Amino acid sequence: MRIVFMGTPDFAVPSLEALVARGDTVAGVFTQPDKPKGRGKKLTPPPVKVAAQAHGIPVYQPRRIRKDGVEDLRALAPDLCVTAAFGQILSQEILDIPRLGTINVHASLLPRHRGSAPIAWGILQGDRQAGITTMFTDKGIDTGDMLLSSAVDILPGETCGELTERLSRLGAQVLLDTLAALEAGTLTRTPQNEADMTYDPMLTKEMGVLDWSRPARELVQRIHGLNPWPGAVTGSPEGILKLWRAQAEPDLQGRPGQVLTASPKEGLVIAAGEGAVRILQLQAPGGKQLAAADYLRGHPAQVGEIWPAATLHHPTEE
RNA sequence: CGCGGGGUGGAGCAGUUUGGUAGCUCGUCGGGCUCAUAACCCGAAGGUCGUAGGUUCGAGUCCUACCCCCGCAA
Repeated sequence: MRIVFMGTPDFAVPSLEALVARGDTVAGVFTQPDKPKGRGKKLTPPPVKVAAQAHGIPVYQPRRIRKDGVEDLRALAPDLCVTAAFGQILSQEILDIPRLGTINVHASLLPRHRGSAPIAWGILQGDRQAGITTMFTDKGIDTGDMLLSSAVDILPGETCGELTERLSRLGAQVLLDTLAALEAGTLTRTPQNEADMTYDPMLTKEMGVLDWSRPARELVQRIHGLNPWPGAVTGSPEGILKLWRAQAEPDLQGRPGQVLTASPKEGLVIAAGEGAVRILQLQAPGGKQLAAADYLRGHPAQVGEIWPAATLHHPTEE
């Protein structure tokens, strides 16, 4: 088939690679424009662009595909469009171009977790399972008819980054199955049950500010769900700490935010509203991620002190 | 040239402002105590202080260039 692929982050790369490996003609790849990233504001290409170029596939990076990508897409004359975490909304005009339609690889078990951060939200809400659903894209956001899906258990302590990596590979597999079924004529469309749908907003840094009066379980979900971005933070005598991994201690109790233990041997445990949170991995300002025991060797914390909520800086709006 | 923090024995840090023989909490090794221990006591090993150059009688500390790591920003 003659396919145009649209995707942006690492999650989308295995799906693109799968198309190439399958032998389809990937006529072109649409991805987000290079953006200034990292220190020094270096212009950085999105992962999908790097992968596409490695295969010699023409890359298109319109700021708004709906406005200035239509002609390019039409000229590519695709039989099918495949999208995976593209990051732009497709207009009906765009959707009408490919003869067979547009198939999206979405990282949730639809109709739950529509939106741009389905994996993080699954962890944030304590879901037992995550998964991949392929669907025909329609004009709404993740509202199209479902095709195939595959579920996996969310592992204890698994971070959003780790789960994303697993699901990106699963996504490629489900995509392959979907295309095979499409070609065999055995693909069936299942409308989403609107009563069961959830739409989740984008992640924000504010979501990372831990409120120690919340239950420990919820705080741990937040720490893992927001890892690696935007990260969960707390105040401390040493400044704002990013918490990367933690574990709930249901049997410990104290005043919310209170340091219950703080030694390399006993670990670092902070009391929550319900239970307590054992911090396993964290990051001090300017430092790298450390195991809690390593952190405590150089940054002694006082048992009994109360850690406040972090206060985020608000630099500039754009 | 977007802003800022940092590179010190195996780990995490202090010391840099006011240059003058390298320190803390752990870990490791040896010994001791103990029914026993990740506990406690005694002792020891281990560092070209990111790299190169400069200033100085003397540089972890001052100057210059470079490398690497991290946060903000997305």
